[in-house]
Amino acid sequence: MIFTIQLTRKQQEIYQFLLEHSKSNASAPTLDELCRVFGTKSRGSMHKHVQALVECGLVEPAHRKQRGIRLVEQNLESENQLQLAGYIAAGHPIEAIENPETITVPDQLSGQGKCYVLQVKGDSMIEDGILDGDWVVIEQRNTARNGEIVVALVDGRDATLKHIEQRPGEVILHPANSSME
Amino acid sequence: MIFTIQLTRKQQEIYQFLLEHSKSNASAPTLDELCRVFGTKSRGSMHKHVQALVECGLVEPAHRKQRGIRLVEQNLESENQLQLAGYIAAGHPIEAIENPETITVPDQLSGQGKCYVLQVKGDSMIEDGILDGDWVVIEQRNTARNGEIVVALVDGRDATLKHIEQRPGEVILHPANSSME
DNA sequence: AACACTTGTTCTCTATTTGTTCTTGTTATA
DNA sequence: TATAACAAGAACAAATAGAGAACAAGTGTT
Repeated sequence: MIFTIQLTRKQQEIYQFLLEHSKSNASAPTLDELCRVFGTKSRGSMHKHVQALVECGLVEPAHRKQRGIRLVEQNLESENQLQLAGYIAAGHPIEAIENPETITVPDQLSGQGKCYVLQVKGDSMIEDGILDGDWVVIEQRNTARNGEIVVALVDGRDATLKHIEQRPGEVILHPANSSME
Repeated sequence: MIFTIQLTRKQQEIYQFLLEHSKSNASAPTLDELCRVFGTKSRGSMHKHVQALVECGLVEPAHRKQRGIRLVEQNLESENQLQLAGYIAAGHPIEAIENPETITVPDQLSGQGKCYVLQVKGDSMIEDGILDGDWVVIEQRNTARNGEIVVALVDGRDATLKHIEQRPGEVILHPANSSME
């Protein structure tokens, strides 16, 4: 875990506990419950620690609301951690992964827009150096230049990596045998 | 690791420990904890050692902050920030780069030992999906299994990526025309 | 609505831990 | 002998943690 702002040891412990707690429990713990867990007798002291987490942006401020200790949604993807979104194979729809892992990719590979990672199944792009099992970084864009490799969705279902060739009025995908708009 | 400033033995030991510690622990150790680890009884003595590391730029100065022994950025690179060490092309020596950049690679790609990154020039390995301009992650090892791709140094100078085939008494590199011990 | 109860908030006061700066002494080495 | 590395410990300052009181706001019960 990477803390941009430095937490004290106690604050880290509490934050860790909150992370674990949120997985198994629906509602957040009260300050008294936190005190019981950590063996502290003073509610005020515990409040000060939680408040520090709020100021670090790790916990949402819960004004007066009871059981209001809510964790902030972390998007670690912001740097260059990309989601391994699924598998792509020639002629098959993109197969999404139930529990997306994240993969750290070189800075040089993350493009301007939103990126995600697909794992290639099959050897349909072997002549371009894309082998079975390779990870491909996909950048979400609305336009493509001729010769670029794009994720081609045929009938919105079947997906492959194709070279794109745009001519006036039509789009040709190589080495595929179909066209799309 | 290259120390521009000479560290004493004790300082190196402490630095090594800090490196290991940072991998497994979220927060830095206190001076007292360091004392316990190294069997020292005086906090002041330990402080002087850590201070020496700060002056070498290996540890960030942590003014008064408790648990403030934070390693300097370069240590984070040891995880999966690899050095882009140079270029490799069939039949040419490895071309080292004057100012090595670092590249963040997926965790899955960093092996056990020391790894570094070379950029491929030429198409000599195109049949294995390694194209011109590709980055290859090299793991430094003493042994290789048959079929693995290794960096082959011929006469200690020319370097290429080859498949290795080990037979009793000799080593055959494909698709090269040379052998090495 | 009235009430008791829980929970979050704010405050002051105190204790403990930790980093820092000293001085002093010991040991090894050139 | 002179120097450097290292250790020990005292003394201090700041950071951190805890206790407890008092209050305010929510929650539930009757």
